[in-house]
Amino acid sequence: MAAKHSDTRGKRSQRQYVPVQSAQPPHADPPLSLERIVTTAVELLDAEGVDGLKMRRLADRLGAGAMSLYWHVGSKEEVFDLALDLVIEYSGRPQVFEPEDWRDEAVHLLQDWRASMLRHPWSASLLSRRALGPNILNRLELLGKILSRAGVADADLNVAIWSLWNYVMGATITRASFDLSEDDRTAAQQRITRLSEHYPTIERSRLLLDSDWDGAFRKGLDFLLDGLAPGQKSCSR
Amino acid sequence: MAAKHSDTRGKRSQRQYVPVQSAQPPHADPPLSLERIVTTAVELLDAEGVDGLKMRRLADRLGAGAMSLYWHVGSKEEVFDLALDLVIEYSGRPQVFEPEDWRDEAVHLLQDWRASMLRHPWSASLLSRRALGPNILNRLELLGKILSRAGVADADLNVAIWSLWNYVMGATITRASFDLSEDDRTAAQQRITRLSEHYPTIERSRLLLDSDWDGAFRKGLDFLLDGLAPGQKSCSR
DNA sequence: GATTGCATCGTACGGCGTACGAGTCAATTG
DNA sequence: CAATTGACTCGTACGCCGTACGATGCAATC
Repeated sequence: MAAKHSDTRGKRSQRQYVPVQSAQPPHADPPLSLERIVTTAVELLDAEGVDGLKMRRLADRLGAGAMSLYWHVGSKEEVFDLALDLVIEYSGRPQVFEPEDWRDEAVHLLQDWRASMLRHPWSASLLSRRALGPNILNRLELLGKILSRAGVADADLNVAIWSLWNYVMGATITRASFDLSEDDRTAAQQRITRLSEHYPTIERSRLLLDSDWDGAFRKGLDFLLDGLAPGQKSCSR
Repeated sequence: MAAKHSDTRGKRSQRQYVPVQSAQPPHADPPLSLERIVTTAVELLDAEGVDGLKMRRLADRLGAGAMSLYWHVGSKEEVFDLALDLVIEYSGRPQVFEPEDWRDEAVHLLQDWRASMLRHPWSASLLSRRALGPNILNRLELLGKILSRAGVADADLNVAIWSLWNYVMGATITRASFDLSEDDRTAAQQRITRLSEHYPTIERSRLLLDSDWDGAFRKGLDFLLDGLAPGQKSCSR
C-alpha cells in the first residue's frame, strides 16, 4: 500500500526458478523473462557501453515493447545492478586444492574477478552503486573462507577482505579507464612531455605510456597478501 | 576547422588568468567565468549528488541562462571533469620534512587524497572517467617524488604509483558507496542473517555492519608501502 | 461463461542536453 | 563620431530519455 513508488505494478515473484513454459508465446519471439532481459542488457552494454543502454533499445533487441520490461524489472537502475552481478559470476576453481594452496586460490579468485570485469569494461563504471548481488556475495564469502583457512583471525577478516576488495576494484576501474588506445597514448605522450617541466617524475616513470597493468596488479596483490596473511611466502623473498 | 564537434562556438581561451574586469556586468550578478561555474558545480554536486547536477539548475544558481554556460565549458562532461579535479587540489604538507620522513609524507598524501574525495562523495562515482586534470597530475607527481626519494628505482616507479593509486581509489569508492546509513545497516543486517546459511563467513566478519573503514585503509596501505618501498619499517614489526 | 491475475504495449508527460541563431555591449578601427 | 568586430549571453526548439498510466490480450480458475 504505502510502497515507495516502485512496486505499484506486479513483478515476477522472486521465488524459485520454475521453468514454466507457456503453451505458446504471444509473439514469435520467446517470452520476456528476467534472465533474458539481463543477458540481453549485458550484450547491449558490451556493444554500446553504459550510455548505450536505453530501455527502448533493450526492448527492441528483445522484440518487445519498452514498457514490457517494467513488468520484470522495476527500473533501469535495477537492470544495471543485475547486469553487474551477472558478469561477476564465479564458479570457483575447477580442481580441489590442498590446504596450503590458499594463496594460489586467493590470487586466482581475485585475478579472475578483475578479469571478469575487464571483459565488460562498462562494469567498472558501475562500481559506485553499492550492489551486493548473490554473485558478488558468493565471491566475498569464498574469499573470506580462503583467508580464514590461511589463518586470518575472525577479528581481522573484515580488514583483510576490504583491503583486497579495495585493491581489486581500484585496479579494475583504473585499468578500464586508463588503458588507452594507440591514439590516446600518443596524445597523452605529447601532453605529458609538453608539461614535462612540471611533471618530470611522471614522465620518467612513463606512467600512462607503457604500464604493465597485469604485472603491476599481481605485484601489489602479492604485497597485500604478504601483509594480510601471516606466515608463508615471507616478505624476505 | 575539422574540429570534432565541440569547438564550433568560441570558448574562453585557456591562456592566462587575466583578471579583466569589465566596466559593468550585464546583469546584477557577477559575470560568468570558468572558475565560478566549476565552484558552483561543486556546491551543487555536494548538495544534490551526481544526478542533481543539471545544466539548467547550474545556470540558475549562477543567475544565468542555461546556454550561457556553453560559452565557457563545451559540454556537461567537461564540468564533471573540472569539478573532479577541483576537489582533488592538494597543497602539500605545510612543514618541510626530513629525508627519512618519506613514509609519513606518502601516508599523508594518500590519506588526504581519500579524505578530499570522501568530503565530496559524488567524486568517487566519477572515477571511471579518465580525467587527468592538473591537480591530479600534481598529486601523482608528488607521490612519485616521494617514492623516488624513498629509494624506489625509476623502473619500479610505474608499478608503485599504480598500486597505490589503485588501492586509494578502490578504498575511496568502496567507502563512499558502502558507508551505510543506520537504516541501511539494519536492513543489510537482516538480509545477511537471513542468508547466513549461504554466507557464514561474511556474517562472522560483520563485513557491512561495523567496518572500521579508516583503520582498514591505513592498515592495507601500510602493507603496500612495506612491499613497494624497500627497507625501513621492515615487515617483521 | 465470468472472473482473476499475469503479461504486454501504445500513448503521453515532463525533463534532459544542447544546436542554432539572434541579441547585447565593450573595445577597436577608420 | 560612426562602423565594425568579437566576446559573451540567452530564448527557443529539437530530439531523446525514463517511465506513469491505462487499455488490452490471454491462460487458468471458478
